Amino acid sequence: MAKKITKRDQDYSQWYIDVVKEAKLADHSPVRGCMVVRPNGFAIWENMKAALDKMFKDTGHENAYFPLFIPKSFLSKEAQHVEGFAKECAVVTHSRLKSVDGGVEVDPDSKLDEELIVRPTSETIIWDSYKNWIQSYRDLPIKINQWANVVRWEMRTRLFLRTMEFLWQEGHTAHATKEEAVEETEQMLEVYRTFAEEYMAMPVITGVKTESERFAGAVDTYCIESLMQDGKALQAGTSHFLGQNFAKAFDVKFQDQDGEHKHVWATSWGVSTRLIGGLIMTHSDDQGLVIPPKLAPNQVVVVPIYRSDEQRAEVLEYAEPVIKELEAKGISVKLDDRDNYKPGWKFAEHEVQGTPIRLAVGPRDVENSNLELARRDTLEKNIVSREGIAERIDEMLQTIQKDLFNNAKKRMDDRTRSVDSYEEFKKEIEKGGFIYAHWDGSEKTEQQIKEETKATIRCIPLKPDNNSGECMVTGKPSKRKVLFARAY
RNA sequence: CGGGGAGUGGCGCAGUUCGGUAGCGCAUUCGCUUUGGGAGCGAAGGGUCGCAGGUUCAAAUCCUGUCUCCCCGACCA
Repeated sequence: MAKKITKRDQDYSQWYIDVVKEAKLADHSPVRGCMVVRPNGFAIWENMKAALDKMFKDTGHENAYFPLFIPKSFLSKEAQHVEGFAKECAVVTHSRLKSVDGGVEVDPDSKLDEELIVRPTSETIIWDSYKNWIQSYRDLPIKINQWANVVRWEMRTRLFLRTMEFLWQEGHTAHATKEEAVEETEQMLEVYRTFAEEYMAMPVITGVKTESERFAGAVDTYCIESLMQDGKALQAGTSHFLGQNFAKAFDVKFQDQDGEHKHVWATSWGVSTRLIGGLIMTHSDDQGLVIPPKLAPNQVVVVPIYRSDEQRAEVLEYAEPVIKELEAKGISVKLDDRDNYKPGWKFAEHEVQGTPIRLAVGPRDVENSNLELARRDTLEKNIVSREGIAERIDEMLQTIQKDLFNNAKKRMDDRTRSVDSYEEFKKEIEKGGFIYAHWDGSEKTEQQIKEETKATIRCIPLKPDNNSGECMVTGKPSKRKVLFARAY
């Protein structure tokens, strides 16, 4: 059973790679730092997309699409923004190849007048359009989202968690007032929190980033932070209040009701295929992938068991109305009637791929009006009655979804502590998990803590857990405790 | 980008020390028997050994360069 997967307590990194490989989520590509997302992985992404897209539409957003290439000059318009991304941009310099004895090489005559940057994010190209779309307060707000790929030239990559090219969505909004933009930023953070908790069954802490962790060009970066099984934190989504930085850089003004010309207020927010990495590291076990029912490509798999052709026909005939009943309840079911694999082999495969529920149907079940029902998350297996099977499974899917969240929540809570001294902090951070501690608010102290303990401030929580005190390092006054962890 | 490890049929590996013309397991194809936790037997197909140079009568093996992947570090979603 799942013998190819490294145990988590042996080597967590290797376990993660093994799960991605064995569950057929993604492959390494021949291109450094890039991945091939396989159908099993992409199906999860499609389910994530569908749920998020609906939440975006329900909050008044529209989808659009902007170019992959950004003129180099655009990127230099917002100083902080450039600085943040300059070191990780792919640059297109030429427009064609020419054949050279059997191979090809870059045609030096095709050098571009202005180089193009492969988007690391789209603020600049989008704001260039917004400039043309906005004249009056009546044109606001603009609330657009795009589903796209972006490229960031990373030194070190890991499947899903950090790849050079990744898929994401990026929302970009423009507003007449600061209040409205802040409200939008907070609303989208709340959308992300809801999605993480209700669909991914992944509990998160919401908060605001410190200056050093903030998005380049933002006034405030809000985030959702989650805790993986190995005690490391993962930033799972960000929502930025951009103030008037981009409006000023691109000179985007509108005439307000009072006749005045004013710069517009902006937000941007995004989540990426990194969420799949978070999903894996939140729920999966030594047997392989565990997927919460709401995101599972197939919620139920039906494995028929038989010896002869007659038995096969009999078993499939018995299974068919069961599948119909499940589908009628909106449950996604896959019938695994492949004849070239034995049931045991199929059990193992669906287990490693994380299908939430397995139904096995054999001659004994047909005879007794039963089914064998197995839960992926707990690995429990029971013989249950054919009667009321759809209701039972519907309930079980909801139970699994809830249990996965509760277990993850309990794990996070158990590994979240609060400390008062730096000595205690240094000791506790070694054990992993989230740690609340007082911090004086200075970048210097933050940097010192990072150098000495490898821990970073994940966020200043929106819900502080206690009152003012003294910075654990400098003893200077601190208004509230902030959240530390070692992070991915 | 620094340190360590690895690239050999689709996958996992042996062979490299000491050069001699490539092998094992799984998978695949065909046949028969099987099917309630990764089936058995028999037969068959499949590799210019990451890539490019070099040394040699002869290179998976030695030398040089280069690309990619994994782990650890610095940087980042």
